[in-house]
Amino acid sequence: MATLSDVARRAGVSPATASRVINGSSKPVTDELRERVLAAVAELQYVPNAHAQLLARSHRSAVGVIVHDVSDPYFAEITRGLQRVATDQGRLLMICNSYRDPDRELEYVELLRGHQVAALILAGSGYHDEAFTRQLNEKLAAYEATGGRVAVIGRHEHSGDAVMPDNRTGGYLAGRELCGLGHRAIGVVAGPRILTTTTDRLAGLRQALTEQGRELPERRIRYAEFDRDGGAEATARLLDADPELTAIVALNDSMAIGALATLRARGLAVPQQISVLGFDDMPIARDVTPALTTVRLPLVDMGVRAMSLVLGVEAPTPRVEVLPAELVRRDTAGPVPLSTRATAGSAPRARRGDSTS
Amino acid sequence: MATLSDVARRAGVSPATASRVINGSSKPVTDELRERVLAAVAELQYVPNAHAQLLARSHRSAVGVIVHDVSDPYFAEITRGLQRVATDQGRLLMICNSYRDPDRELEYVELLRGHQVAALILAGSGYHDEAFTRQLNEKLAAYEATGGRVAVIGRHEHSGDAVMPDNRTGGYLAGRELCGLGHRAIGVVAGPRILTTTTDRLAGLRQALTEQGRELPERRIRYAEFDRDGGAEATARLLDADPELTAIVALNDSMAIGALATLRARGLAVPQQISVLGFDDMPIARDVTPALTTVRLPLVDMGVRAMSLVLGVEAPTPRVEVLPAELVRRDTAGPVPLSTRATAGSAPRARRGDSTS
DNA sequence: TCCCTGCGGGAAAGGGCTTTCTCTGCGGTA
DNA sequence: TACCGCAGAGAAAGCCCTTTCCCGCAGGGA
Repeated sequence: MATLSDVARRAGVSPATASRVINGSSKPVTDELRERVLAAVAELQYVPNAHAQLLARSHRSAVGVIVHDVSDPYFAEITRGLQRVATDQGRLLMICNSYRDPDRELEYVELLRGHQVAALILAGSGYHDEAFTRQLNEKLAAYEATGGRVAVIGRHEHSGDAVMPDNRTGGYLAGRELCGLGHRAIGVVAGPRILTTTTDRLAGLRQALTEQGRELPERRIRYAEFDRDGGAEATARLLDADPELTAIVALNDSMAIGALATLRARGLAVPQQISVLGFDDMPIARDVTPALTTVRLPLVDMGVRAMSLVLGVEAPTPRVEVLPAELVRRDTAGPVPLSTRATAGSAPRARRGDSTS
Repeated sequence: MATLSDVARRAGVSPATASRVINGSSKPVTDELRERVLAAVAELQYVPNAHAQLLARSHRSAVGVIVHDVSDPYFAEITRGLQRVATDQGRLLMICNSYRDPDRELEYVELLRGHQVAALILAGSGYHDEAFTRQLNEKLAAYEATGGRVAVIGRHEHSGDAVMPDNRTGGYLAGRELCGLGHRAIGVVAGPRILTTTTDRLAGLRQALTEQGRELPERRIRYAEFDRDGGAEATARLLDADPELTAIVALNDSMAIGALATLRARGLAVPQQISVLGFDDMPIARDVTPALTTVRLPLVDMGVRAMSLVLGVEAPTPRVEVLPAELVRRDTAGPVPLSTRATAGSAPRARRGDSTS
């Protein structure tokens, strides 16, 4: 690879001058020398060594991002938001997939720190795991101590800047909707129980049911991977254990799609025989048939805000932005089937007021 | 940020020794010194500066990847394959999204070269744009001249190693299937015409129709963005111009999903009134309703092979691996409707032999 | 006893770039 | 004419590591 001194030699100037021309430094350089340098660059196909540059320059410009999996639409949307702001400010993003492995998350924090990123964004649910949380916070604190900026998306544990989707209210909205439609036998297809996102959404859901004098026993919850296959499998287990279910809440849309697949395979009509609710409102939700009723989270906006937080001025106290969840009614949730109502021995409640927001 | 000399000073050793301990060098170091260094590392929360390391070390280990968009399932799958091999070999991947912007692709080649990647993989359709192709090849040649390895996925233009999905045969299979089902009025929802993927798939499709004595006039093709909304919109235009269509071939699955949305909105039953064929077989294809009949491409395998090519031994002559397309019959393609057959005034042909492969 | 060998450790030379500092030569002022 | 100031270029000092080279020392063989 050609180096800067190759260019300088070829142009008959010093490396200092060559550098100034190439970087458009503020120091003036004669047009003639400038021409010569530019010509040499072109001839040698010179590209500056980014590592040498980063080493020599003082200021750090890239931003590190740790997500569970960019190809998961949930994170793809968040990342879109992150990118938008980063690109506007001419920042490069380094994105790492942890695949929900806490150890890998820890490693990536180190890795990104080693790469001298100016800021770090952790997106995706935290874990109910004290040892891990402590370790992570130590690492983040060490990073912040050296001037690094940190923001998290959807994690309670970190004490600094955060963007929080209102998962609990989202769960609540889902529960209220289903109650309003008269459902009593509600099953839940949940993500891994170690994730705070799972427990938050579950808590909101449970609260809504409790308020309506219903309950959510553990036997009506199945935990599985937060993806399509996890949803399909959990739904199957749920149905096997409790064929009387009239509604299923999936704790994210991928799982909901898996749930729909299982229901279709078993010949259960949605929403006539059984209702399904998703969570997140990822783009595909409107394109499945029937279109998915779900709880929308402003995913892109979450990314935008987190990046703005981290690239903006530092605040004296941590800022926490809570973004609202919103119920999106489509076609997978309907009133509880008549036959079941009879069986259940109670009339369905009247539909409660609009639960949008 | 703590540096290696900070660690060395604290441990009372030379930077050389500290480096050896930290990197597990082959040179032996007394246990006592090792302990001291490790302790200092922990106390200072030391993380080596990756840029300094890359500068000091000679060998390059990261691999650069340029795709259109990782969050597009097509590329997500390919990337999964790339990652699998890279991770096995302890390589880091730098993934860049060009969003189908040729200039951005050119920039990213420079960027990745500047980051000293050991190899470069370009995935995604090439462009019918000679000026761009020449520029790109020049840049790649310059990179290869300095020892960089290059492989492309799905691009004809590059003269080196390549993994090529058999788009043309895929198009052919789609056409043959539809002919076999008796369709004559076939519309095409195509991606941007500047993409070679579009024209390749179209060419195969056209060949199949021609062989069956049918044709594919330009008026039955609509070009749009290669995504869901593009597919929805192109389908609408197609239907407006030609309401007699009995089948639609979408040139990728995202577009097919958009097509299904438009058809649903217009109350056209799939496949009873109109058939739909997709392309790629991305994971969601089996989860839409009706499940999408499509042409499968071995996406993950494409990634695996490209990465293997680029990390394996250099071949004296360019290697081109062509990966077969395969028809996957699901529920969106059916026989041409009876009423239309009558209108068309000709009996449907007998279904031709199995076209799988 | 002397020399050679080998081991553990440090000094120092890069690696490619940026940037400060220094130097030269010119135009302008007193 | 002498001096000052400044523009434009180069020299050189880092930035933070890795790794080669070298040195001192202890142990073993002759």
